[in-house]
Amino acid sequence: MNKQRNIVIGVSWPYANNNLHLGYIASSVSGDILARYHRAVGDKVLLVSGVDTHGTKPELKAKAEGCTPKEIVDRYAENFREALKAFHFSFDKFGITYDPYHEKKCQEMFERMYQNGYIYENVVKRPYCPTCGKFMADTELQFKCPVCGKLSKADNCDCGYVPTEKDLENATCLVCGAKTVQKEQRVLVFKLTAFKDLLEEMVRKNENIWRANSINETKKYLSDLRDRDFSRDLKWGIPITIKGFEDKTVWVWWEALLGYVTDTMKLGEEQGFDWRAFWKTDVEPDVEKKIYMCHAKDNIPFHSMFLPAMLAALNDHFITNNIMVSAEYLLIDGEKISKSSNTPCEALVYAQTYNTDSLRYYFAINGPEKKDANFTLELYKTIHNNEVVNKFGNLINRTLKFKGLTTLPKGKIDKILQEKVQQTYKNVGELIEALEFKKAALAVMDLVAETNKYYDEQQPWLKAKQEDKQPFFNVIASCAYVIGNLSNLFAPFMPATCEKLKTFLQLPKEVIWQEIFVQNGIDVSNIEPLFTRVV
RNA sequence: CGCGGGGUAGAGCAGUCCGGAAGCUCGUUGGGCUCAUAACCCAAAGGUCGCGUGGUUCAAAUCCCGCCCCCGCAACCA
Repeated sequence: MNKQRNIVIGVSWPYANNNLHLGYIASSVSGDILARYHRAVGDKVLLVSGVDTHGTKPELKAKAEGCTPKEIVDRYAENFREALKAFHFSFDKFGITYDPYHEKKCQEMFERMYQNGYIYENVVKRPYCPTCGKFMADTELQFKCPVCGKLSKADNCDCGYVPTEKDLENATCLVCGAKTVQKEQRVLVFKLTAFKDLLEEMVRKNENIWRANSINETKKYLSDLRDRDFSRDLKWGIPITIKGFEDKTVWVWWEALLGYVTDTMKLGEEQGFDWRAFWKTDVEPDVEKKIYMCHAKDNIPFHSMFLPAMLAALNDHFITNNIMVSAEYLLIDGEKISKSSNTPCEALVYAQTYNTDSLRYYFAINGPEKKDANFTLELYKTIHNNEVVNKFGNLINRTLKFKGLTTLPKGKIDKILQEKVQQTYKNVGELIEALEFKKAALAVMDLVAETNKYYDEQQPWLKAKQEDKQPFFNVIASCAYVIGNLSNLFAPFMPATCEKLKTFLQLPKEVIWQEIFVQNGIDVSNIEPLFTRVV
């Protein structure tokens, strides 16, 4: 048995700008799989995330709807919580970045980074709107694209061109329509370049652990590393407490990423443990620690560079080695998920219509693990009906609801099946730790297939008619034994189903990552199908 | 000429690092079985591995070169 490890699993914080979409579930379910697995092997696990609330978008939306940014984000936060609950995410903490606790802890950390010399002052030229009386964000500006000639938003032209500082000289303010002027702006900058060596070392160490996208994307940034702005001239954000910059707020990325840490701090206070044992090398130094970061590909540089650099900038024994679990994108019906399109992609809507456990299984075996993955309702239905219901569900029914069977008989467990079960725990555990969730889920389903095959070969329906019932009992007991173990092995992927299964088999609720046995004599007359077919 | 990920049977994907008889699941077709939600088991058919009919090699899905397409990034969207 392994020694107990301290594990932090950070799932990227969804931005409170829209309802949660299915793509978030697809790229985040890996975090919940990791959490449930690590808890099962006996590690101390903190699965943390929360609502990212600050920044330009909620502020603009609030202005458009005539309400406060907080009202906007609260609406979406509610949607997030509901959807994540429906998909059975087992968060230990799901925070929110406007929480005064998060704000205060972030400010303390930023002051320390400033004192350590990693946040410095700079002067840049930015578009300023004389009418609005403030510096405008790119998304609030319109410019004439020199490539396609169209007027477009400064943060993304349809033709793909990225405007330079020069292109924005004659930008128009989208809020009031006035021409902006270039004006010098005092900003705070985070000295990312100070951590080039540290970050390069981290990438080198993880060459065989991270996926290709995070390795190469990070290398790209490191080859031309630049310091990044720290301050923003926005109201809706965490106020900067550094002297001379009190009128500015922190660019959301810097504070949202620290949410993983502030979640842990708060949880430690609530539950009475030392949060530092999860994030720092000098507390519980002999305990093995892992920090997983689960997110989609657009989040890579922030998790692979910003967060470790900030922690290093605190100069306080922080672990600066994230295990990056970077997913690609989920496409729906071959198209990218777009807020404006008609493609229905809201997570909560799917959760209310379909089985969230089989959706999780779908994402595990067919999700955007190493490349963009396509989601179609037809494919989901096929996987639900033909793999989850027919193979897994049917194995349970044909065993436990065998004609005339009312209690689970005592029988000898088949040696080959038992070895297969033991082997599956080992394989699947290794695959999950290697971040190969697709192979892990398939390996469990393979055990199901193996057991269905065993069942067919044994022909228990013939054995049941013999005078000596023992051979029949042996088959049923062997299959029931596998099913009991499937309630552990499938638990990271289909937690609610496995919980129900444990209830049927009168097993302890706790999922453990080792072979278990089902008590003979238990009543099986009331067992119901775990799944219903989807039409 | 920007950078990264990807393009493999009808569908969804492994395999590519480290070259050595094209694999998996579903679907389709045929057979077996009757315990089970018409579920389960066995077998078969189906692919010139995006393109160049490019280069290297005894041998290329895999290495090299060029091109096309999809997704992401491109530093004030997050």
